[in-house]
Amino acid sequence: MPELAEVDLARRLWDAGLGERVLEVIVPKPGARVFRGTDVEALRSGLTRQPLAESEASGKQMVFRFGAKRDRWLGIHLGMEGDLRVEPTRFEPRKHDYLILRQAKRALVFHDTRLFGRVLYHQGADVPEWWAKLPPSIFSEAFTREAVAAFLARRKRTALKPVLLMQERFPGVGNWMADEILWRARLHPARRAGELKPAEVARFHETVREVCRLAIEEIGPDWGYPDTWLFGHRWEKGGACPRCGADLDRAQIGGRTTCWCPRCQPGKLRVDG
DNA sequence: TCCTATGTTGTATG
DNA sequence: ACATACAACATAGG
Repeated sequence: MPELAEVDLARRLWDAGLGERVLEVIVPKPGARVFRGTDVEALRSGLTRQPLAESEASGKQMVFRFGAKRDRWLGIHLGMEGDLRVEPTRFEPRKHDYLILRQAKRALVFHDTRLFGRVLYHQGADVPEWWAKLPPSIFSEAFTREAVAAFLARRKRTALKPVLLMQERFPGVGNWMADEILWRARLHPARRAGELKPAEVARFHETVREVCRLAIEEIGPDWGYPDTWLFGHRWEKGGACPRCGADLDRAQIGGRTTCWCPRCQPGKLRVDG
């Protein structure tokens, strides 16, 4: 379920364990899909008795560094329905709990029903490749209007919606944030990336940044947002645009359910699905 | 039973 | 090599 803001919220939840040593690493199912490509035995022995030193999130990817030398890197991607939570140090694991870091005062838990998430591990002073080669953040100086314009030009025949889901340029943006961005920028999700006028490109670029910033600022502990956002109306049966009151439209665009306001976001044939 | 779900990746085709 | 489209992954809930 998680996108940029939910990922960072999950990371900060685990920060409750900063400075505390891991007494025990519990992996109920070492062969689970979330560990694909990962040496679970190295993870288990590498984190045991080591303190959690720091954490960081980048887009939808998180890293937790352990040890006095911070040389043990635990990478977590929450996939579609992954979640982090904190439990008492002794607790009964739930069905889809795949990684439990037991500390003296609490347990840090990674849970994932659909197994689309991922757990990575690296030991060494060098930055692991999966963390080093992440794309530049939407908040970084590299995220310029020119860079976005060039990206749109290269993907000129692709609809705006799937373009926004491309993590190499919009890391952290997912299905609901993409819809929120296009709704606020008043751009129809099925429009081709290459057909935007310069003013629209500028608006698109600014809105990506704005929605990412607001998402982090305004997210509640329950992953909720104000009713003035499109967010909560995407999943309603009918649903009305919180800005103009028109009935919202929905269709599969780029293989994902997309929601938009036909009055606020005109300019394209009415797609119906 | 069938459809849906806040994601990524591998594969096929142009 | 690059751009584009889509099935596949796994599970639960309506």
